[in-house]
Amino acid sequence: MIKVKTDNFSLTQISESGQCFRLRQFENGRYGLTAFGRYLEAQEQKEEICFFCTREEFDGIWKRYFDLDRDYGAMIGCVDEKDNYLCQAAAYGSGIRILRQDLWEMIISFIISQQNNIKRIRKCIDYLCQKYGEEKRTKEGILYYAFPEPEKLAQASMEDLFACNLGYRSRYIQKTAQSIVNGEVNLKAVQNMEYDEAKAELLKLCGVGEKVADCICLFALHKLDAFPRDTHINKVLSERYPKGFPFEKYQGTAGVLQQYIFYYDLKNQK
DNA sequence: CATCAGGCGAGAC
DNA sequence: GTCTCGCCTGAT
Repeated sequence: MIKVKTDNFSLTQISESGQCFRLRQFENGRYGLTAFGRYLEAQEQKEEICFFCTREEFDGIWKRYFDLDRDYGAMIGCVDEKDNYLCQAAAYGSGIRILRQDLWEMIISFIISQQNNIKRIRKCIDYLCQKYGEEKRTKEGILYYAFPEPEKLAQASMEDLFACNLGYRSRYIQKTAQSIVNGEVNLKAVQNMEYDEAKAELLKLCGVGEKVADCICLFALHKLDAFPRDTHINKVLSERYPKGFPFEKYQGTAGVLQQYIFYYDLKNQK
């Protein structure tokens, strides 16, 4: 077990912010997470977080996954103090971090996310993992499922994908999986690209448009300049920033601010 | 019962 | 290039 003192870290907020669909809270308050074929449990305490894993696993995987070396307080501190709304949003969601998640998993997850709500997105991904992902167990015997490989989804029939309640996204998922398997888009190459180049490459995939491509760039490739524009963000931008959002002030952090705005709006809507 | 949820592709122009 | 329209499904 690893205990870490962390400022600006809230599993609750990370989970609710809807960037990761495989982090969930149990009734006892603990969190369970599946990522990169592994399973991790964690628990929030007063001023620290407990990660139930070895030091090697923490240093080798989860520290990077949760972006623990970055100073989010400093980014919040850079928000223009005259921008009342943004200050409030950043303070409200100050425990959110931009995770470094698996590229392939984010592609499929955010294709599923379109015209969909977080609850159902989770359900769809769970179905996919149970049906097409490798069944695994921790050494304590906890059962979990890895995210399905591209080959598995490329071979899936349309009928079976529809059975996962993916709806019209079934076709997008099948086509995208096939594009990866047949080499039309090379994910290893995308991993090493700059933001603009990576985004252009992702846009070749069926079911990936502007918004989904930016989500993938932000949550998998960690391009903090990516600023996904969804219905929430567009609403806020037109209401609060009619003359345009001041991107020039926030180079290298805009994506983080997007998450604060999204989360603030999501939790305080109506 | 209508409307909406972190959009997108296809077709028209 | 820009615009419109239809789309699976479950929740409210």
